[in-house]
Amino acid sequence: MTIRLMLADDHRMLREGLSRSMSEHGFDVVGEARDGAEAVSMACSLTPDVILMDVSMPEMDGVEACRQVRLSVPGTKIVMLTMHADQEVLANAIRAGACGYLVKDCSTEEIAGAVRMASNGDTALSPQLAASMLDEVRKLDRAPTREERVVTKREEEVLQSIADGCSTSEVADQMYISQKTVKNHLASIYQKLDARDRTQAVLQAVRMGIVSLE
Amino acid sequence: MTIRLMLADDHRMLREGLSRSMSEHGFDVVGEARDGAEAVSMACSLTPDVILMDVSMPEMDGVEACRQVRLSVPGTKIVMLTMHADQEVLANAIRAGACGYLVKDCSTEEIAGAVRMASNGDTALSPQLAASMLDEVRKLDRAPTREERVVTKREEEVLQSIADGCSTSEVADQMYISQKTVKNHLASIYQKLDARDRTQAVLQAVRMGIVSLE
DNA sequence: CATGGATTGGGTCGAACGGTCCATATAGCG
DNA sequence: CGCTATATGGACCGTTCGACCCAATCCATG
Repeated sequence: MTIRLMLADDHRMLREGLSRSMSEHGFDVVGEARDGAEAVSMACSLTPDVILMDVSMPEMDGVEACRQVRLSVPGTKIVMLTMHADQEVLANAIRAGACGYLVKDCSTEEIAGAVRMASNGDTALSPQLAASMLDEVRKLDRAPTREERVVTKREEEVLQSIADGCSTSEVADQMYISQKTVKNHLASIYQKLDARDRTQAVLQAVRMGIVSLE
Repeated sequence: MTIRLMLADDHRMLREGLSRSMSEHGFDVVGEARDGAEAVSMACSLTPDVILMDVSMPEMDGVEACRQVRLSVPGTKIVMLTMHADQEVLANAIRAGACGYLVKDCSTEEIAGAVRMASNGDTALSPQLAASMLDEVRKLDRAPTREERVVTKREEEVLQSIADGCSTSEVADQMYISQKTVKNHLASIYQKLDARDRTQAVLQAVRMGIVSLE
């Protein structure tokens, strides 16, 4: 059974080129939309299997159009097309329910593969975007790697206990020290983390990866 | 210039099959290691451009071997091979410095492409793993996506203000309400979030994605 | 129209918090 | 041998916090 494909892009040349090459790849191109709003209404009446949707379009951008189509025609899978490998846009497209994300300079074979995968419920990503996502993962990992111990071991224990829900007296009991010592540690922490109360101190500690959120 | 490729896998059949098909794709297969430890020492002496490394190997697993090779031979790029699309292993491989991650049932063309990309410093991901990563993104997004508003809009504002470092009176000034109302909102929040003070409430709110950490 | 939630506000009171003084002891470092 | 950081503790005090009462308004839902 041939896959019923719909295109949504504001560039006529790109639409025609895509239409031709996708037809050659065995897809049934059932419709072409010129902007996001048209894409949504056309998707409702045509109920294609897959839509190839440009991110940037007049009237309504591709991400919002994707969201609306997903609500109106849940069975239709959407593969987003974009000019640049933008991590932020990618994340938004995923939130909007996109089943694939390709940069426009990829080959027609890649596009065809992504459409087939989308129709199977799988997800396809351009290598450029995969790399972009990996960079994000790496960045997120870099931060907590630093061994610059800003707070002492004992202060860290106090912070973690408070983050775990202990009051001053409970921290004291748990660490076998007096409440005063806990307060002293806290006062030291406030200076070091530029916090004025335990709430800010714990939040800052979480941001810095000093304590964990359970 | 041909790319000098090294293989590391504990299955002879897979090594020989890979070696043959990679040679046919124009790579120069300079070495084959049977376990992680051998891979590290062999990488040091051969300094290949790219290593195709299995994740699961005796002596030393591929992720650890990857880490060590990256330390000893920084110029060598590593593409990981795995049987299953495991998000956790993927994350560890990225941390270890892998430049690609493929599941073993992908085509030799894909492997060849990944090796070429790795040698260029790019990153390649199996579609299955891209999908796995996207699932993670979606999962992370799902939580805050729910419209089960546990705290009211106003309560959320109070929480965010406190997370931003405001005291009760500052929140009151900022929201143009009395301190008492702020306290009332907080009391309501404590019940809903099962917290006994603002520290716990804000932490819980962060966990639930209700407030952001700046 | 009644019910209930959301938002606003008040008062009281004991407990907790944060800051300021202070002291002691034990390391580690030049 | 001092100097500094860390860890421990005490006393005091003003501020803040959270719990427990209360009530008025608005608004949506039934």
